[in-house]
Amino acid sequence: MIDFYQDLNDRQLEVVTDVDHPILVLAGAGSGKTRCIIYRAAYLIHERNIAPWKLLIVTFTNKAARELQDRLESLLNIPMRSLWVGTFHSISLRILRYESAHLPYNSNFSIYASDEQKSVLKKIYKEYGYDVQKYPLNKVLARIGRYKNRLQLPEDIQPEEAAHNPFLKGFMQIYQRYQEALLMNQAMDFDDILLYTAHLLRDNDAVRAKYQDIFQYIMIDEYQDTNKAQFEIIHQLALIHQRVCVVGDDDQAIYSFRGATLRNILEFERDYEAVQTIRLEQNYRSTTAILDLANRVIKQNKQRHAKELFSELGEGIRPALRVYPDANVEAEQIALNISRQWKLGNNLRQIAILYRTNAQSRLFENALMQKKIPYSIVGSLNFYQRKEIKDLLAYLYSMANPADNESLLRVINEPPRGIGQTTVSRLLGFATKTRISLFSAIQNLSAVPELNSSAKKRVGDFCKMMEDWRQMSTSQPVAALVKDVVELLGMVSLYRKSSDPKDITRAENLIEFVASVNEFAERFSAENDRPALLVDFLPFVALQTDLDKVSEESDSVRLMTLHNAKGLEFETVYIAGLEDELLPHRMSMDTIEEIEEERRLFYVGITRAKRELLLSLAEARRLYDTYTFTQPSMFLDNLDEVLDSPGHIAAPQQSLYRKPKNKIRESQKLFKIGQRVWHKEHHQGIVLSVNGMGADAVVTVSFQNGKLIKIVGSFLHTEPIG
DNA sequence: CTAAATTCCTTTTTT
DNA sequence: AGGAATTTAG
Repeated sequence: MIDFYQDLNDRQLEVVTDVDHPILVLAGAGSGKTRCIIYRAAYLIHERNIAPWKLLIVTFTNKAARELQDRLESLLNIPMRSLWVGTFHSISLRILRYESAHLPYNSNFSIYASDEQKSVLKKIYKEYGYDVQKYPLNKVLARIGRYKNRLQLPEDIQPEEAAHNPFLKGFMQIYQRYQEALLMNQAMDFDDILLYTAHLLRDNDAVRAKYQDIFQYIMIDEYQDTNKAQFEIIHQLALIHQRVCVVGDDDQAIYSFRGATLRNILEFERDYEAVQTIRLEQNYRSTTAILDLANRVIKQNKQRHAKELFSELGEGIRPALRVYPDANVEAEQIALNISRQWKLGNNLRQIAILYRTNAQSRLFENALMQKKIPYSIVGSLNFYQRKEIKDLLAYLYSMANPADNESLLRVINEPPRGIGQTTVSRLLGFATKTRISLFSAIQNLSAVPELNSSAKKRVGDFCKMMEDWRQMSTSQPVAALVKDVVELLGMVSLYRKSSDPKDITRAENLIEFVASVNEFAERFSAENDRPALLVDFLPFVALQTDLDKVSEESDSVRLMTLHNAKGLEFETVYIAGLEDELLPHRMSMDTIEEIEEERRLFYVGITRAKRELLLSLAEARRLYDTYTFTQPSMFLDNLDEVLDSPGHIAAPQQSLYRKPKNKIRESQKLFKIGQRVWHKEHHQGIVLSVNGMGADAVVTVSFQNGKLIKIVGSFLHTEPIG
């Protein structure tokens, strides 16, 4: 059986056995926090006779959840299907589907990811005439996300806030309309899942009591990366019994862009009563040489609790820094290095290449491919975001949720079936006017005027097809349904016929998707003793990410962003692109907070390595269409003592290349070339050139009265005067 | 209505 | 540069 004393150190043992109080575990990288969570669960079930379904364990990814469940199963040697393990999103979604009666949603609502969010916004802009320039989609969505992560719906925001801020006023309107549109579509975005769950638990006494009773023991991993909505969910659940154990490391907080706030970990002792705080500082993963570097790096951060990791695994190999003339060379050399390791018999699965941005993966893919080294990309452009997969999913969503216009619009003419723009906009116009869903509109074609008979015929055929499938989806297993859809639409064969290699990949992706549906269906029916229907499958698939997909077994080099590396470990780790403006990223260099978060990202990367760590940078790198010369990352300063071959670092700084001037991007400029502007005296004019980014920019304007004037931007107006 | 042509638009990180 | 979105031609 399990030997808790044998397998755990004293501190860990305390985490595992002190189950009746709120516990805060400050666990450094590699200190065995996952082990603590697993053993704590095992302890509760095995030693305290707590039923598995009374436990709630929140992990950061679905993959981590599955692994945790597997490890627990093999540890206790009993099936753990009734255990609530999952991400905040998956657990919340489960609750929301179940409690939909208390929401303005029905249980088969759709989930909209960023593409659909944008599409919804665009329709709103069009209908109400908002200017995309003034309200850039990404900005607006990011802002909406921020509000939601703070649990603020449009109605929760005080009108005074927006009173003197026209932008905010417009934004609030858009936000409101966006929420209305989502509701019309019976769709939630990712942030809604958390927000509605938090609201439900906070405001509905019966629901709260019910889940408080279910979740007697709560554990949360990666607590440093939780946001306010997530905090509230847990806080409501743990309010009475306070048996909550959170595990985190403030040095590894890397998700503030998602609304995560360190407040949760810093204030935990105030949020709960008689909190026991336990620190885990012994690292069981890395050699001392690697930890020296890690400690040295993170020490530069001002906003942190001082702590120092130590290890008993011996000194080990010093991390090295390599400087390459160019990003291609960097990739080639790393590939070459890996191929040597491979020939020596090293396991590729234990080698990872980490980078800041997804775009960097391409270089490594090419280099590895050339050397015939197997690799897998973890995360990256999501499998589930590919066009062919989204199309298929849109069919499925559309069947399950007739209110979901976005999904229906996506598939109504995909593959092309003669239902073009005109027809669609007429149908949509009718639906909007009569306030029914698009699907209802195509079901009542006779009521739609101005559609010619051939269009009606085509739409009618499509409608019939969808209705048949909807029928089928309620009775037939999802595996059979998906197979039928793919076959009837001829999706695979269509792509296969194409000569474009991309289409061939698409065909393969579809086949892979069908296989994954089968896999899901098998597992589901084994666990639930009935076949999986569409409604069982959709919530599952909505939250799947590529991250959850890479098979453990395949012997391949792992490529991933630093964000995706969280929680993982490898014998050998390469961290590439250690350049200013890449790490730290140019978009996150404005404030100390941002820089420190970027540094934590570097720290997370470093601490993934067990034995060997290879840092590298390129002196030049192609960015989109231009070649730029780089500077070594500021994070490399003062690391000479702990790095191998420190002398190299000076070279690029003195090389003949000067750091290029910070190029101002068009989007940051208030004035753009070709833009119409107005001036008190000279009236209307056109911008010919701009120097600078704000209202202080020096702008050359050709005025209608024939004058060509260089002028400071603050004298110009962007809209007609008077 | 479809397909080609052109513009445009992105360029951080993700559940 | 590359792909998506939109416009234009057939």
